[in-house]
Amino acid sequence: MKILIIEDDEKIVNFLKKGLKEESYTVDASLNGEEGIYLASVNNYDLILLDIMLPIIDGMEVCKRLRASNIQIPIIMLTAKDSIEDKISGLDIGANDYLAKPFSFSELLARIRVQLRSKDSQESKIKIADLELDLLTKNAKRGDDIIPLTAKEFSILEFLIKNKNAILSETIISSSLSGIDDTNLSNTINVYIYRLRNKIDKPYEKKLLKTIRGMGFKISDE
Amino acid sequence: MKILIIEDDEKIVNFLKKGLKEESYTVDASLNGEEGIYLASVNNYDLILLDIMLPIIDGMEVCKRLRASNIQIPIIMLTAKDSIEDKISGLDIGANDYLAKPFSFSELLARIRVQLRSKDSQESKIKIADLELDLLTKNAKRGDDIIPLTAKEFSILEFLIKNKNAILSETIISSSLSGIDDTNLSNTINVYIYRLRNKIDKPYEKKLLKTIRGMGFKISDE
DNA sequence: TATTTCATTCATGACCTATTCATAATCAAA
DNA sequence: TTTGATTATGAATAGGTCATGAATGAAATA
Repeated sequence: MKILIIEDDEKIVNFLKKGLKEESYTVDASLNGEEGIYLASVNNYDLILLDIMLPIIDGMEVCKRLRASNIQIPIIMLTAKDSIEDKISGLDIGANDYLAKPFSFSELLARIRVQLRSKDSQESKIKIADLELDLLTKNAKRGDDIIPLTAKEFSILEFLIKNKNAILSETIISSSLSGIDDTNLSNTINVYIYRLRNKIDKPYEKKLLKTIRGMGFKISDE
Repeated sequence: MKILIIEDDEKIVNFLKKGLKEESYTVDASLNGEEGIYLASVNNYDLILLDIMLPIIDGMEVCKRLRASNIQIPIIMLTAKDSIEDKISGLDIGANDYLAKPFSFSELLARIRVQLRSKDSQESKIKIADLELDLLTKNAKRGDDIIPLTAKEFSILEFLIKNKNAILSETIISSSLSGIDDTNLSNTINVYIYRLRNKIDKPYEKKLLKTIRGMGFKISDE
């Protein structure tokens, strides 16, 4: 789960970063609204923590602009003032929740979980055709057969299915796993595709995992 | 879309080349600033990825000189340091965006797309008559028939359709796909036109791909 | 008809992906 | 901590598809 913090007070940013990382969230932070909007549109965050008092573009405006550009990520507003008006106008323009400073970290966590819950539970199982992954138990099934996968095999298959029908290059796949640019020039992904095929496609009539020469791989039902 | 990488770390260059090619960008690379400036002024790139830390002439200087010689291609700076000063001075001298290493490949892709948005016909599907290309899934369809195309066939057809009704010479077509202008003396484009015709025109009543003798080819609905 | 330009065919080699394997890293159990 | 088993990784090689350019045939133009 990736969280974006938009907040100009570096102390608070560091505090939040540390705490959230300990809860194993991935955290990015931006010190101003403009960059925040940019990051939010360029990356796929699961939640935004947004301070209302920001220099240049304030939090309300950031929120408005994000919603205007059709970014529907949950937003939790943070503010020094605990005024009803602020709260209402914040929620009016599309924020999902509101938290007045000073707040306890555990309260923030609780609210974050509320916002992420729908997302989490929604996606506990993903499938393509008769191939199903249970993200909680880490089980893979095709039809009635349980298919044992290693952790990495599972991750790659999860990524493929979450992006079904899209062509995913080796580079994209490998950087989706390790995040940061490990300059992967080996054929690791190739090997995994091969192994996955042996497990999820080879014993079955319908092949799901396709190669698109020169571009990458995709999983699809057609 | 043609991208120039100016970066002295060969590992990163190779990583970027591979990843960007998979996304069907055309990629040239230069290991030093001087050559980079030369390539940028001699070829028509759509975007430059520019490392700040370069031997002899550093990235800032490269950027300055390019802007000074009135080259207005979008430039994305890459740097090891994530310092605000670098960022500001980079943007000051005319860079369009800034990315600190290590970065995730998909973030780089997203930023490239932002810079190319105006140029790139944003649309994910392009069409002429009943022939349609889906630029995301890389599928080609005429009417209800799915037409399998190789990567290069697809690129050429994409170029033709994006410039429909325009007469495109072999040289124009071939330099739209290949990087450093290799003066194409062979009849490669001819061969591709022939193959494309077999796939997209031959089985159908209405012919879309026309030859204009002495000038080139065009795709049109008339 | 001669000449130029384009269409078509084809062989070759380059490039990309699949597959196998050996080794390294990681993990679990003793 | 050691041992053994499992998994991850990268190199090597095999196999196949595609890109390329040459050669030839057909059509248009002068």
